[in-house]
Amino acid sequence: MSLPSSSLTQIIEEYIAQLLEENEVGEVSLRRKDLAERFGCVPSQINYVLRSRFAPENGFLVESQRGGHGYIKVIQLTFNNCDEEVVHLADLVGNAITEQESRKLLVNLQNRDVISPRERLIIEVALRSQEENGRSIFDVSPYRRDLMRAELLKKILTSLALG
Amino acid sequence: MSLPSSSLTQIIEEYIAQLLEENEVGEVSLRRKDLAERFGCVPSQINYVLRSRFAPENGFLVESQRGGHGYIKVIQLTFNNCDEEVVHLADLVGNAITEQESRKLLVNLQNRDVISPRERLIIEVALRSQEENGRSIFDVSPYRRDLMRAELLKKILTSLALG
DNA sequence: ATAATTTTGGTCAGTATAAGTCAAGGATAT
DNA sequence: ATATCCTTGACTTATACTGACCAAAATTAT
Repeated sequence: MSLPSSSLTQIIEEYIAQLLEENEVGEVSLRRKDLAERFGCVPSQINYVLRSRFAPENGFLVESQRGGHGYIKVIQLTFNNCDEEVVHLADLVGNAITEQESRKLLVNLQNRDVISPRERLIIEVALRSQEENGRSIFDVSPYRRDLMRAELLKKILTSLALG
Repeated sequence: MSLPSSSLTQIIEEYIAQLLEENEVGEVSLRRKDLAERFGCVPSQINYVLRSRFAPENGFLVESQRGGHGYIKVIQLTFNNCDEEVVHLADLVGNAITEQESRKLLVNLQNRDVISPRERLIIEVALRSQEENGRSIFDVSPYRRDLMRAELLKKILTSLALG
């Protein structure tokens, strides 16, 4: 209902997004200090924008270097074989998913060449690591572990879907 | 707004990299003084480039000799077994690793085609997810988060090596 | 032969620059 | 009201580059 609120963060986000569009390559290099000056804010505001808007979960990679000739590079990954199918699958994951179900899902995705064997391996290791930590270090209940597994899986799948 | 200018270091790096490409052997001999003259800098700048860009963790070896007819030889390591290298890199991760360090490592691995952009993205999502959970749900101390990050990263890299 | 000299490269500490982190407080939405 | 999102600034860390001084290998002089 409310009119589009334009926070600084949003404005900077749109600016960077536009730069990305203009650059054919899908990546753009920035100077944190210059950006901050342009938008009249402290430099760390830029970090906030990057962390909250150009996160890997959203299909972006950020590289940077400090010191002399420092820079921040924002890369938008685009995958040609990315389908809305993947988004659908993220829906399939739902709120909670068991280890068994997730494994079945990943096998399925690999069989349909949506993800590569290596990618599946990485995902399984990540899920399993979270499961182990939740179980033996943080004493998370089984159901809550299913919730967390769903969260992580969705993050990964949507990151691959965006582009 | 000025775009990041490329540093002297980067220019010299590219020059050496090109020499390496031209030489089929994967190695090239240089004169420190000549290089410094060519790029209008002090000789020790060359050492800086070698240390920061052609280090062993980047897959290079550097040999040199002082005195008359002295030289600097840059050798590009070629792993006949790419997996072997990934194991080596798991060692590089060490016991603890910061978010910054891990990102740098992943950029490096991708640049060297050890992992693909998609694989890097998945790994970053997984690391970030663990970080977030550790910080805001389980109240894990910063150092312990560095330990956990190293654990997860090593698990993933070694799984890729053994896969 | 040996010592002096010359020709290379190495190291380190200092300076300047630029990005990252964190926590506290303010603004906004629910 | 409260939870989430946004914004700020003090403090920390990383990188680039220079110059003064050090070390080693070859050449030349004695």
